[in-house]
Amino acid sequence: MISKGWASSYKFLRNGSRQIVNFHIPGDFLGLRSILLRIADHSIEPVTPVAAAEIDVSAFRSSFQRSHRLARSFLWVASTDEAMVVERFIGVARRNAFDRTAHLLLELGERMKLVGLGTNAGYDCPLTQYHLADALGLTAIHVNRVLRQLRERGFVTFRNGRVTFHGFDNLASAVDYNTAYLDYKGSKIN
Amino acid sequence: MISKGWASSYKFLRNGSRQIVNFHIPGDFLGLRSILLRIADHSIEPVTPVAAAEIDVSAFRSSFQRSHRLARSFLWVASTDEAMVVERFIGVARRNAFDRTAHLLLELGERMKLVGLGTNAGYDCPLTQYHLADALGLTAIHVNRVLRQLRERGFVTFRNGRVTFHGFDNLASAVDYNTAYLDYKGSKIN
DNA sequence: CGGATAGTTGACTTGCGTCAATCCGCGTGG
DNA sequence: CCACGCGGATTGACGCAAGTCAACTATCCG
Repeated sequence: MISKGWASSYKFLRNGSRQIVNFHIPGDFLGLRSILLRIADHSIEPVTPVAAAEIDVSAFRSSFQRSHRLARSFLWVASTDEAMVVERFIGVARRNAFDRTAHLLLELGERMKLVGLGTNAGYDCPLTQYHLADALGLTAIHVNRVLRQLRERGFVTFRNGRVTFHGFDNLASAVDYNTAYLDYKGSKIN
Repeated sequence: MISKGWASSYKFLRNGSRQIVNFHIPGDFLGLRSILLRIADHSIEPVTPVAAAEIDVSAFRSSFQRSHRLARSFLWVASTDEAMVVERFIGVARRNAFDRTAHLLLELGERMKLVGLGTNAGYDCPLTQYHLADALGLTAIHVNRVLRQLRERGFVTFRNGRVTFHGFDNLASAVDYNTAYLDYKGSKIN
């Protein structure tokens, strides 16, 4: 479990390009599924130096047998991971570069808020434009153009490792961003 | 669990377009995750009339507590679902229309083989070009153009509800298709 | 001071979307 | 039995969002 710093999980294609599947911020578990199942279907790379807490796999597994409720909580976390991938998938397939970029910045903001590292005003973000490009299915050059637009249209500024929202809800409604899939309370789990 | 026919799981966007997240063929479980967790994050629609076997949720859940191994098998199935989404995600983000379409046809072929409904020669496929478009993040018109190319270049023919491969491995290597993520034996599960 | 790494900007190209016809097979109803 | 409508497939002309190529700048660091 990450306690400090950011990481990314990604996959390389034969043609040399890579696709970042998700970013991991403090509080996230790394490789939940792969640990449970002993499969590795993508690689992980730090974005910044990362401090992490190690969790003993067998203790982790056996805790599931003891507490059915705990098991479901973790299943829920794993499930959120998938929901984020689906969300990103849909974004890449059906939204233009502008909306897509905004969505990613909003989602990361949301998640940073959840762990107390951000507010509606903004958050510290160590990603480069290349990271964003690899996550969004764009080129770094185009990401740059989009970020400029986001700035000039008065929505977000991303500079010097800091994302600053000029009206979070404003942007959210402009690009039709819906946060439900990250919300534990919103789910019907009990 | 589907015993006959095809279905699709999809999501609508506010702008009216829809994205098909996955297709479900005979042998597939519908809504594994959502049943386990009682959340619904996408809708399901039949492609053809579907015959399905119903599985009692509580019996299903309690069987997990009795058999740890069974639980992991189902986790593996759920995990394969996610792997397919990731694969599709990467395809849309990083591959052109031609490769992407080929990948989908190959993946479906692979899956049909696994349940004994297809061979390397081909399989029956009830999807329309609109279905493909909604799954691939393309327009039906462009799907049509791509299918023509696939035909003219001697790779696959998709006509009258039948996909015919003119050399499965041929196409697979041409578009860099790798089947590992579907392969139970390939995983390190035990 | 040189050499990475990241960001920025402009000119040009291209893959895919959009719009608009046309065609075909099928079912339905007059 | 024919007319019609409809869903799906096909094709062409045209436009645009994003990619590519190519500089140039800024900053940090050894």
